[in-house]
Amino acid sequence: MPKVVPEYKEKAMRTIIEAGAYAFTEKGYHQTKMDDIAKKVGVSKGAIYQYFKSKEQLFFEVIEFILESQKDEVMSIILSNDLMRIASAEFFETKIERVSQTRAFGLDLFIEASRNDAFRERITEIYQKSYDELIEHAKDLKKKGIIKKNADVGIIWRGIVALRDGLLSSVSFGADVSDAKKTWEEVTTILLKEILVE
Amino acid sequence: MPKVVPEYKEKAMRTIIEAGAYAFTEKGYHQTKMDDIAKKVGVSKGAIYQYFKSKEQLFFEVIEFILESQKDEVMSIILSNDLMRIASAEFFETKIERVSQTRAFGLDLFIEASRNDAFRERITEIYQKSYDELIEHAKDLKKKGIIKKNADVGIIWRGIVALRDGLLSSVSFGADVSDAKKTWEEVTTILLKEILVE
Amino acid sequence: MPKVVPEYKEKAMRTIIEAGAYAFTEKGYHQTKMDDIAKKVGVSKGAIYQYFKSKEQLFFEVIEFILESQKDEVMSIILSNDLMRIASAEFFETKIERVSQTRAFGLDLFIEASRNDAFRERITEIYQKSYDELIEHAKDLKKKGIIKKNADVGIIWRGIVALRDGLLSSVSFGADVSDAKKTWEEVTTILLKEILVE
Amino acid sequence: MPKVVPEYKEKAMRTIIEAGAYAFTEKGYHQTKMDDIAKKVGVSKGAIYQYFKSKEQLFFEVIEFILESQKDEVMSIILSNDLMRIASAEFFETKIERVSQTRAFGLDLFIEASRNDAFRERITEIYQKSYDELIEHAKDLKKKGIIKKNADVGIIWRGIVALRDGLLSSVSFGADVSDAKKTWEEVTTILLKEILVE
DNA sequence: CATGAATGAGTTTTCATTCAT
DNA sequence: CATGAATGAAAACTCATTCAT
Repeated sequence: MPKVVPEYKEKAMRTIIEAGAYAFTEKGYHQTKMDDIAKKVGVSKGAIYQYFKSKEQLFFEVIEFILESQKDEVMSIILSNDLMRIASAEFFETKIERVSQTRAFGLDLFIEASRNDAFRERITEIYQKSYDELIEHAKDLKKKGIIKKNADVGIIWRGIVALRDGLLSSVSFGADVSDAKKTWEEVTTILLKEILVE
Repeated sequence: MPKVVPEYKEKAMRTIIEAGAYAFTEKGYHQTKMDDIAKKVGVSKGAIYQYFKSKEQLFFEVIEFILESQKDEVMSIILSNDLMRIASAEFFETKIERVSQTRAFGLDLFIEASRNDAFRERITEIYQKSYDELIEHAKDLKKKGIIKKNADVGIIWRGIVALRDGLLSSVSFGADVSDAKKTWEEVTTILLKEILVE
Repeated sequence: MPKVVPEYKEKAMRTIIEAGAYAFTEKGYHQTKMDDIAKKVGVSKGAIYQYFKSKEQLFFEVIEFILESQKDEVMSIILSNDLMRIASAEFFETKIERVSQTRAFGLDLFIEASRNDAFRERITEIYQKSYDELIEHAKDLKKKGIIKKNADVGIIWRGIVALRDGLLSSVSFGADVSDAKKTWEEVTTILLKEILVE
Repeated sequence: MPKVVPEYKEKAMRTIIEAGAYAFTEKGYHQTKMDDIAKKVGVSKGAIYQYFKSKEQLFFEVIEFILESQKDEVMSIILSNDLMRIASAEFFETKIERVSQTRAFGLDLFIEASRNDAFRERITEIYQKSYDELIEHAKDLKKKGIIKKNADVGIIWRGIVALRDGLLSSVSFGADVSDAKKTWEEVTTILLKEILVE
């Protein structure tokens, strides 16, 4: 493809962001050198500066990219009518896998990002949006008789999300994976039973 | 105190470690400059190097210090006979407070540390020890009829710990504190009911 | 030359090593600052680190470079069929010149290097190789009737080398150059007569 | 001994100089830290500054001390009537021993010192004085018929001194000690024969 | 006087960013 | 546009020297 067409630029940015996501996730912001990213993309450092003003800007684009991916994932859980599927080892496994590969599953990226006010807001916003969609969807499930009419779905949802984050972080600190999985299965089962009919 | 007495050295180290704990927790490892710590202690950079060989060594001593503090705290929960007290907003508040002060409650420190094998082991060891003491203590509570005979205390414990970590991290990413507190109260209540008699 | 061609890198390294050789030889390892070398090359400190990992590594490359140069020089003496030429003021002068320029003719560099085991071995190895080639060459000269059949060439060679080093160091400590030259002429003449026929 | 008496001060200085001589000789000027010397003497760093204005001043006093010792040694050789004793392995051995212990037998100290003009002069002066005394003494030996009337004693002397320095430095760079000894024996014998009657 | 904790100037080293080729 | 050599500002670390105790 001729390099001058505008599509090229977008493709190039995407490539760099993905390489950046990988590098940042693996090593954290400060451990990752511009050279690392450049090498991963297969271009020179200078080329990156053609597309991104600075390391920091690239970092924020990477965060945005990761948030965007996670958002979709979170949504798919919410909108699944088979809530109990959440309480399965398989479900947790897809997350665990990422953790095992990346050590810190990007948690430190979020910590890094959380020092930036704009990003705190962005993260909060995404969580809030998920939450709102959940609540909306829950109304439907209540009507359908799947969820108890008086169940506080929001609380349970927050609990499950926190449980996920806590367990994943424990794994990245060296906890036994099968312990984490079992905990996930059991605890989510308890929590979901609390809101599901029957 | 005269500086020549041997106790002085230990006191000085402790002072530096505490200042380091504060600085590292607030800004993370890389953002924290030796000068920051020195200024916080009120000495010159050089003075710190009299007590710690390098920034990294100081960092590890800080981690050790934090782990040690947390260990005691975790134990006090375990050994409390009034388990339901855990499921209180007040209990969670003591943790939250630290989070609000320190932004990321040291989670990123642990991520940093988790890239060091020795530390991963140390963290795992501390968790394991807490876990073992809990199980031991649970036998007692089962005998006394406080906990159900067939309850899987370990799983519930792991769930609560993960919940705590997940909620605290959500707060540090900007989640609403009162939401977190409420989630803590409700979810721990559900989980503890699962194992408590009555 | 365009900087992107691969030869450039090698040329740059060579330039730095030569500047380093000059600076280290003149001032010794510790007195020489990276800035001195950078200034001599006409670049910034940072540039040097693109080619050499550390000051120490550069130092070792410099030593290697000097050893390599000296090796060639030593060989040329050995392989000259006119051994008596060694016993000339002119021959010694070429060495003296270097000394006058460089104060300590790199002797302190070798002392510095001699604290490193790898380098002690390297130096010994080079000397040994020269020695071996000499002995081999001497066999030829004996056959040709230039050197006495029963002469202990090795001893005389070692004596001459030691004399050279001792005289050069005396000059660098302030001894009179013409005294050193005369000593060289007379003493090498005595020693060479010992092994030459006639 | 009460510390206030003036003899104490002198004794203390001497103790420090000797420890300094040992430390400097072993590690060179820059590798030797004031702390090393203080520890060797068994006092605090501060105490050294009571007696010596600076590290550099102490260094120069150490050099002076070493020069003074060597001067005596050199003299004893000159004034010995049995010149052939010089050409013995035993004679060389006393020097070798010091080298083996100290790696660089202070040569680097002299190089360090040689960057200081006052010291260059001091060293030259000591050598000159030895030289003069030798020449004077040689007149006597010529009269006694021990040395050839027309022998250039000065040249031979300079040759022997250079040989000594060169051989010792070769040993400190890793040369075989017995090779050096043999070279010493043979070469000095050749040179002394040149001036001795018979 | 002796001590050794503290100082701070001086060095090495790192790395995001720039810019000549 | 791409390259990667060079920059230079920023940090970590060292150690002779000082000075309060």
